Amino acid sequence: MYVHIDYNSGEPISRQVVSQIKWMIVSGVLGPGEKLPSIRELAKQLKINPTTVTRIYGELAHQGIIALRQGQGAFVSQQVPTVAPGEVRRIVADKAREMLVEGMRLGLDRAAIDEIVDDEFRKIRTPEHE
Amino acid sequence: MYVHIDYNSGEPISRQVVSQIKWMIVSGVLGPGEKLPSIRELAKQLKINPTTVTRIYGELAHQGIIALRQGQGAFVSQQVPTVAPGEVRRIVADKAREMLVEGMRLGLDRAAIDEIVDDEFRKIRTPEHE
DNA sequence: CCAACTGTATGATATGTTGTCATACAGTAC
DNA sequence: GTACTGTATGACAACATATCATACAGTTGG
Repeated sequence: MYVHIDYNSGEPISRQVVSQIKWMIVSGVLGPGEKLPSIRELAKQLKINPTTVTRIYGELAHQGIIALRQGQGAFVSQQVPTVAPGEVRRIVADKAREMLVEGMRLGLDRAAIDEIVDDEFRKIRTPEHE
Repeated sequence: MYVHIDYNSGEPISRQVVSQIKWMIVSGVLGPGEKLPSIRELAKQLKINPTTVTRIYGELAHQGIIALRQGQGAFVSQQVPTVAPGEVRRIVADKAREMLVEGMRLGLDRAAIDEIVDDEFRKIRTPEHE
């Protein structure tokens, strides 16, 4: 499992790692039930503190994305976390609005934005992973 | 100009207000050259501190979205801020990826996500504003 | 001119997030 | 039982967020 940290982006390390692990799961790089690196191992690999990885895994577990088993490790969850449909819509709509507003204020039209969305979708769904 | 603050969302006040003002400009609720409430006035209206509004307006001005004129007030910029095309794409792609990953991990398929994007786009482009 | 509005600047304070560091406890597997 | 797992705690530093008070400086209209 390869995670890249950009120390110049201003985005907190923990958020970057959470995002990338989510991406890897959605895109199939990490399959259901698959074992993640242990907290100490990932910490060593990324050269960050184990406490930080603990918070990262805790956040992912809290969202039902991974399961933590003491003595065994961290594993990708088998099922899609159950969230109320209205809640799902609200969450995604918020992110869609953010994207649209930002794109439009920077001069893009709907077609240009759609094209970017398409590109990103293709990156998720293209199994050039592994 | 109506701005709503949700104190329970966990999102910082300043970010909420920045987002909403950007939305209003993109959707045409606020037109180019239009005057925004003064710092003190908006602070009183939202019941937040003038220093916070100063930071909000400063951020919007920094992004070229509004112009601040001492003694006169804050005004919506006339032109689209100039940002390198590659930069624009990167910014929007990041937000698109965030949205797609979040939607897919919550069980939505591409069509369902597209529909939500469509909805949000319609809300921006429907002039039921004012 | 001057009063009343505008944005600008500074310093103090409080709270929460982010990340590090060290240490200890507890469950699992070979 | 040893070596791996996750869990828990407390201390610490740095930064972001938001408030509060005060003062300075430019613009406008009577």
